[in-house]
Amino acid sequence: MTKYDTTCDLGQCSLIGQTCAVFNLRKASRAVTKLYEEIMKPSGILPTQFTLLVVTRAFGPVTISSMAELLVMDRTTLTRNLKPLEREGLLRVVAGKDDKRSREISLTNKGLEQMEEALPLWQEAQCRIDQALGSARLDRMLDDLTAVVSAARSA
Amino acid sequence: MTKYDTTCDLGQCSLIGQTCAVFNLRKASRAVTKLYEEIMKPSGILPTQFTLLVVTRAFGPVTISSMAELLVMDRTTLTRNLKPLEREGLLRVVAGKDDKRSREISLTNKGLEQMEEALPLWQEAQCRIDQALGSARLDRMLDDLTAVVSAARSA
DNA sequence: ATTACAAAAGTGTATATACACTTAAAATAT
DNA sequence: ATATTTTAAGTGTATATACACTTTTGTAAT
Repeated sequence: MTKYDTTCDLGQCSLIGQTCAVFNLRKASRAVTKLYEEIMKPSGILPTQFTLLVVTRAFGPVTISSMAELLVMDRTTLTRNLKPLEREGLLRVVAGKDDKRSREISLTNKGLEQMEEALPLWQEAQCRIDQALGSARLDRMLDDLTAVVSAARSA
Repeated sequence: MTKYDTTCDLGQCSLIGQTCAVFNLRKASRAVTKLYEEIMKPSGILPTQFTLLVVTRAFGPVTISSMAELLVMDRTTLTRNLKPLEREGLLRVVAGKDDKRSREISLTNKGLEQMEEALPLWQEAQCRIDQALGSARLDRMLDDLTAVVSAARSA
């Protein structure tokens, strides 16, 4: 019997919950996203949006395509995810100077303030996971997550 | 300086990409989901949908709420995710006998066939990740993912 | 028995995600 | 210089996700 046997008995089926990489990654994403959303709720932005502000702060001004690559995210997904932040005036997206096809994302003052307001709550969420999981295990998991991204992209 | 310092300088911002649990989990989910979707595409179902078939096979007939709990998923999310599978006739959702409020999910013959068709492709995806990441590291990551779910729910 | 409460599920709305397709602009080939 | 190709981005559509709110039905209190 191979490692992931195609035999379809009940035992095999219930085993998938323990062995399936995509299921377990998505499940963990749901659980952890929920925690971060709860903790960061008072800040008025979602963790996913917070990420976009932080990345823009760190790497901006940056084009949509290059930021999408940075985030390992489909470009069209990023385009859509930018919308609420543009609407709220936290990010600015303007046509590139050199290349008129491209559009450059940059942080507004309001966006910076919003980010600074959310930062301590993000930190609180980080600390809670750190304490509940243990620093060593969290670091190890983050390491493995980075590795699995590379693995999935090269496989 | 505390572990996740609230100081908002550039270094701190770019560090978030390496330390943020929710960002890295979501990023890995995107990358691994993409791989599984590519490999499983010939089967005609998505990995998320495959999961629902497998869980129904293993635990069904089961109510919506209890399956949602099993999957660490919001009940209303599951309700919505069942729709395409019901529409395609892969799952059946009928009112419970005892409790008329509840609705029970069960696999149809077509659903079982669909699952059996997708199973070898799921296996192929598992093997690819297994090989690219290494068995030991994959097992460790799955272990840590289970732990982080508990951590997030108890934190 | 009636009232009050609790539990199961559905709906409205919003964000997150990505593929297929299209449009516009830059780069290259001839 | 024009034609071809490549590249950056947007749109249509579909699934995934979850909160707030509502409806229906079962249970408990009186």
